[in-house]
Amino acid sequence: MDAPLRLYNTRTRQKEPLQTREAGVVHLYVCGLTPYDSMHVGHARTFVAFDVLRRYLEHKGWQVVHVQNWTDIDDKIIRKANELGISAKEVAERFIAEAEEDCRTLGLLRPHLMPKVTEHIPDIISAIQTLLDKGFAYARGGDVYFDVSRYESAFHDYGLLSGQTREELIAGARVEPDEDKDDPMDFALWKAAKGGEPFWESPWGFGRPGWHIECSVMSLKYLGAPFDLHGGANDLVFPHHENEIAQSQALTGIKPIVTHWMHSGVLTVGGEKMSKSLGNFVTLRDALKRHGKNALRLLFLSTHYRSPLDYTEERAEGAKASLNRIRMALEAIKNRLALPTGEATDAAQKRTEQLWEVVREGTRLFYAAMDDDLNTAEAIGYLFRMVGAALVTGVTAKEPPSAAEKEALLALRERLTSLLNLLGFDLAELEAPQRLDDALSENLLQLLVEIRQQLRQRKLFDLADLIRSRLGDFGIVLEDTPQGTRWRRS
RNA sequence: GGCGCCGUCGCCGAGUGGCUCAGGCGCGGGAUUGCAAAUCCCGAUACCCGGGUUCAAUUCCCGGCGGCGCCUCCA
Repeated sequence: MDAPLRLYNTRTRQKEPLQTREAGVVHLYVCGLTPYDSMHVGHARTFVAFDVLRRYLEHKGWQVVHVQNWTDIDDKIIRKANELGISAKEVAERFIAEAEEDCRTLGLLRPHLMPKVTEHIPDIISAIQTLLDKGFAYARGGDVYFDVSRYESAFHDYGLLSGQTREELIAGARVEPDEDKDDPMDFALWKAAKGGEPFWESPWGFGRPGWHIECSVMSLKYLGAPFDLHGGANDLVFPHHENEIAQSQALTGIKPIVTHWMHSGVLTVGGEKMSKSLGNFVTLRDALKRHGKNALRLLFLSTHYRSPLDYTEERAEGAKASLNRIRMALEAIKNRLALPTGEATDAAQKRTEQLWEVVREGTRLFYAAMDDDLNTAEAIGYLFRMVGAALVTGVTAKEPPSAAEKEALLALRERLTSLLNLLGFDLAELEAPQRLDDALSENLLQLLVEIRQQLRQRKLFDLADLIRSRLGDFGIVLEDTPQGTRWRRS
């Protein structure tokens, strides 16, 4: 469909059109979570980026095969299990269930496949065996390590993704004592079980997989080789993705194993990366509760996906206010369409032309921005031009809309909603009438509004204002409009 | 120390070799309102510093300074 999407490729360090193995099909692998704690806003940012990627690809007519793994066995899970006094499996299951729910609430499209490490142990063991057989790995005690220097002499590309040579990486690496590795760059494919850890049987004894091998095994298993697009946040570039490339290429002999690498920028708080270890995280759950899925999405998409994004409550509130503007625009269109059809005056003619112009140009520019490395921030700018146009006509036009203007308004609304939908916004929620928690509350609020209306008619404004101000304390905003009083949550 | 990214209005954030450079939030003035809110109109304020290339640089190049990410588990 029309212009190709150009995406920045970490591997080549430039924007490139997507090249796929199979015409019309994108094989996409995104690194998923290690379920040892609640999802935080930083995770959400990354997954929203890939969610929009997928939506946009599908919109452009691609079929996307989207695989995202669960790293459901890992040091941190084991530590958590010991803390809570339950099994590692229970920890993983608990946080997977929680994350699945959070992702649903956020409005993320579910990946087609979400494979788990613990369900692929035999595949992993056989891959490690292949690496051993090919001489790219060595066993040491009950551990198995990947031999990076051996790999490097065969493939000459270790460090390509992170832009560093093997030597440079070693120079910056911290020394890890008491490890039996031949070389500081080597990494574990299989870890011998220590006391109290979950384990699986293998040719090297009881143990469990290292971190990187799972992604090689599961991506190759479900997507084939080479595959088109691999994503993750950019803090995974080294060592995770670098090692994954080495493993997968050593396994298959295919290079490059992944055509296109896409990395999202990390989320920061007060300029520092949001992470569990720094303790500066906000759980997705809390953020969703406070700001809602649409505001969070708008916040994320207002910054290019590769840039770092600093998360503050103020910005989240700002996003909420912006969202309200969109809501008002849709309402303004609705109200104007509800008016009786007027005559096609010169003014109406002019307004109609302007509306069409905004629809045409806005759409064109929107897609151009999206095609240029998913520039959602710019695209949203054009969206707001349409929003502005809707709000202006809703107010400045003194006369009812002509038939032609109504047609233009319908087109504007259609365009606005379809583009919002394309970016993954939940229009139903955006347009839904606001509700309180229960029917009684709604009835009581309605009663207060009616009483206040009476008070206003009798010019007892101090009492009317008291009601408004007290409701404000509860987070209810009253707005008196020519069509009557309406309320919304603050 | 190495690699990479970045430094644009009060805040956030697109973007461009020359038309004073989107958009959002916030702020000031006005319209509207019983007063507000919402909306509309008007407005102000920016391209880190120093060189260079160029007729012209915020945009390209070099050098500073500052920030962030990665080099260790991390989305």
